[in-house]
Amino acid sequence: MNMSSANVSERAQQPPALAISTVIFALRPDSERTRPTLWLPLVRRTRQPFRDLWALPGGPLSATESLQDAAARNLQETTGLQPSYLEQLYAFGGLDRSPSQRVVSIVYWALVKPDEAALARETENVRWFRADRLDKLAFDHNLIVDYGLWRLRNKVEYGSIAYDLLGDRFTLAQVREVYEAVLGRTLDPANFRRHLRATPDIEATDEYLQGVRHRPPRLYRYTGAAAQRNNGPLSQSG
Amino acid sequence: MNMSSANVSERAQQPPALAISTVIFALRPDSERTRPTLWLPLVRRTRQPFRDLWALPGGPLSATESLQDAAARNLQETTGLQPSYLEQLYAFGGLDRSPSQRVVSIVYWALVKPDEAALARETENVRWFRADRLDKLAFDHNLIVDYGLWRLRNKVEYGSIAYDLLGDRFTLAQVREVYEAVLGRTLDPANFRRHLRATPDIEATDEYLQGVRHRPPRLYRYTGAAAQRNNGPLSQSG
DNA sequence: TACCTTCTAGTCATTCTGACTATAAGGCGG
DNA sequence: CCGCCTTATAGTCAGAATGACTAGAAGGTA
Repeated sequence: MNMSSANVSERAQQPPALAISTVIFALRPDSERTRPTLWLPLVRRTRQPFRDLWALPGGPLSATESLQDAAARNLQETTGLQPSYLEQLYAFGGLDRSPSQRVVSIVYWALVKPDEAALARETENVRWFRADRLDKLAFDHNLIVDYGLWRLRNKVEYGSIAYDLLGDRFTLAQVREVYEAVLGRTLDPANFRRHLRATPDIEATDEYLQGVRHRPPRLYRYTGAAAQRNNGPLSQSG
Repeated sequence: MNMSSANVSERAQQPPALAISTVIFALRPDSERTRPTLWLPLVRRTRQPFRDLWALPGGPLSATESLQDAAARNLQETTGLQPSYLEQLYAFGGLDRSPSQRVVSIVYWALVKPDEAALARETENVRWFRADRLDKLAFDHNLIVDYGLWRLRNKVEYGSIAYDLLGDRFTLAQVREVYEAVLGRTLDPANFRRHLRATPDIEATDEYLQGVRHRPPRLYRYTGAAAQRNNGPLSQSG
């Protein structure tokens, strides 16, 4: 159904369309920098409006899926990713988000671990971008990504969300790199270590990371229950 | 359009309906207690489903309003209230929220000051209830209110939101009562006072509250810019 | 072997926090 | 008017948390 020729009065008659989109963050090595940085996958639009601009993965809400299921499926179909964290971000419903029909987008945000992110398929129309260096995206998607970054920063300061961006064994310096990439500033290694050692759910293993050109760091494991984290009002009605 | 007789297969054909609801919190004196407690207005359903049960104020999304405008208008129409704080809470879109048609509700939450709350019209079908003592509500509205309370607790611990539940002059003890009502526990008066005195944007006036049966407390004023608070991704697309 | 890196433990001063004591300043009952 | 009640308000003190910093450990590399 092509609505792109609807004029203003027709538009006021139509009910708003419902769509689901996702902002997907992953930590990736950056060729320009020695530290990993935050990246997200975008899809190139092949139709008007905003043809050839990059946009968040998304699609319509199918009638038989919950909002979260729709987000997970859509994300899987377009990028092949299975996130370790998925939570509702915000519902965007401004009048002029789309030039043709009015669209209300319920946006989710996801975190994927490095091994998953490495497997993600990249095609002509799906590509990864650095989250802090985006050009003009389709619709209001720049605003949405910025809000996702803000939420990520807020959540990382609190809780255990950093471990959804890491593999199952990691050094304390890698955790610090997650914080530094997300918060955009450096942290004192000694103080950060003291802080992590004081928190529960981070267990030292007896393994060490090999192949580094300095003293090998100990590997740790996150033992907190991922299911117990707050994902909004649970799955009952989300 | 009456969809209540739609069967399962018909239902899968229809696009989900979009609705806007609001959870409205205000501080009210409680006849059973010496301290004020949190209340919210509910409306009685006059139609199926859930006829005669109480529900959050809400309605369909009109085609020419932003989500936030729709929430504000709806809230004004049903309760007569003009909130000092209004923010998106969550989008609820589970499959079985409504027994007839599938409904996706974008829910806002609001805070109103005591003088506003006192003016609110109460009718046969609009009544205030204590937020922590609700019976079974229509749809999944108990879940929504609980999530609203959770968000309120989180926000009050941080920021300046408590002053949206107070008048423009207040004693430090009144601020403490807001925190105690929201958090559900008592706080040490002296320590709480020290904390407030250390925060900016709370200015002592040279007035004192009269007519109390003990030493008259000094009145304070909140000088923080309400507009600068975080209300989600601003008004551009919300 | 000398030197580089990062890892890791620890010190020290400052700030923050919770529990607590004490005085101030009103109203109220006698 | 006086003693007693309540809450307001200031201050103390010990322990926890935080930020800046020092120093040795343990690998690789020239």
